[in-house]
Amino acid sequence: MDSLDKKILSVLQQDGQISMAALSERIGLSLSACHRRVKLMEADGIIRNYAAQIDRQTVGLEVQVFIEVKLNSQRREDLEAFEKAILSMPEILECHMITGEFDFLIRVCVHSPADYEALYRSSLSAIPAVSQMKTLLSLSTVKEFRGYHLR
Amino acid sequence: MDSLDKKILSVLQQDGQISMAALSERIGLSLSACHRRVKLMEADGIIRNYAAQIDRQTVGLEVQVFIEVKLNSQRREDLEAFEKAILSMPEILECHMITGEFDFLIRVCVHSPADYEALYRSSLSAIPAVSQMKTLLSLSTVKEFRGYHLR
DNA sequence: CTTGAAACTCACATGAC
DNA sequence: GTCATGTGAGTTTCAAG
Repeated sequence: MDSLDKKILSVLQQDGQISMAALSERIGLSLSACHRRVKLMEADGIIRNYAAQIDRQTVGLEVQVFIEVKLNSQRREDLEAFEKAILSMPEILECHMITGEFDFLIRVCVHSPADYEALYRSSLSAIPAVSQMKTLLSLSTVKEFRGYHLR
Repeated sequence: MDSLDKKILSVLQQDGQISMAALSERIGLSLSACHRRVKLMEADGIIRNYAAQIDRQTVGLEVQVFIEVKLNSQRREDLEAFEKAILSMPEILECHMITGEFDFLIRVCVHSPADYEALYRSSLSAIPAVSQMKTLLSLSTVKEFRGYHLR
């Protein structure tokens, strides 16, 4: 992982469909050297995959919510039951175990407030391991994720 | 946006480099029809862009933190000063305005705890508009974002 | 690291149904 | 919406410097 690799990753995070020829030119490397580096980073798992990024609003996912969750206990069975439930809910886009007052932070996208209520009441609150939740409704996005900053 | 478009988007969110031929086969559509739909969704901004997704840990970004931020006021100059500062910090990957006790939720990735302390003390605390912050250190990721669920 | 070449696949545009 | 087709472009690998 030298500075050329980081340059490559920066470009690929912005444009995952750039041709090798164009990429090598932007990096200032020959086509074959550039190709070798990209394939190596793919094989090493540095580049996980390539993905289309879609516009949340245009597909109707108007409501984005962050939820802080506290469990009844840190006992293994509560943790496992919670994580299993989380993994089974497709509206839950991500979930992190965190320090602080709450145990988990999750991100959710749904079509409408009614959908959120349904998820909150029927799915999340129904998990026995959950003792408390706090809803942080996203009002607007100041900064969107556009790839990691590599220095 | 019919169910075929959603199928296409689901596949492209998983594999942004799949060939049109392979995509059309997975969707059950002819190559030209599939190609037409993809190009249309790109033009319409439904597909924003394509991006390589890189592994945070392997590039050394070991520390991921969520930060809740409260401002001194909701006055326009405080909001604008804060948002401008946020946009100028590359370690801040995303920032959402939220409801609740705090005003913003931001996500940060850095190499080390020391880097986080520097960001927290020298950059974030230095924004005059900020009155209070709460750090939620991510201990582990239960579920990673792998694209939106389209139904 | 470089250049150059060969073999192959895919994109893309087209015309026809 | 489907199928067929041809050309140009991009990928991938290899050899040699």
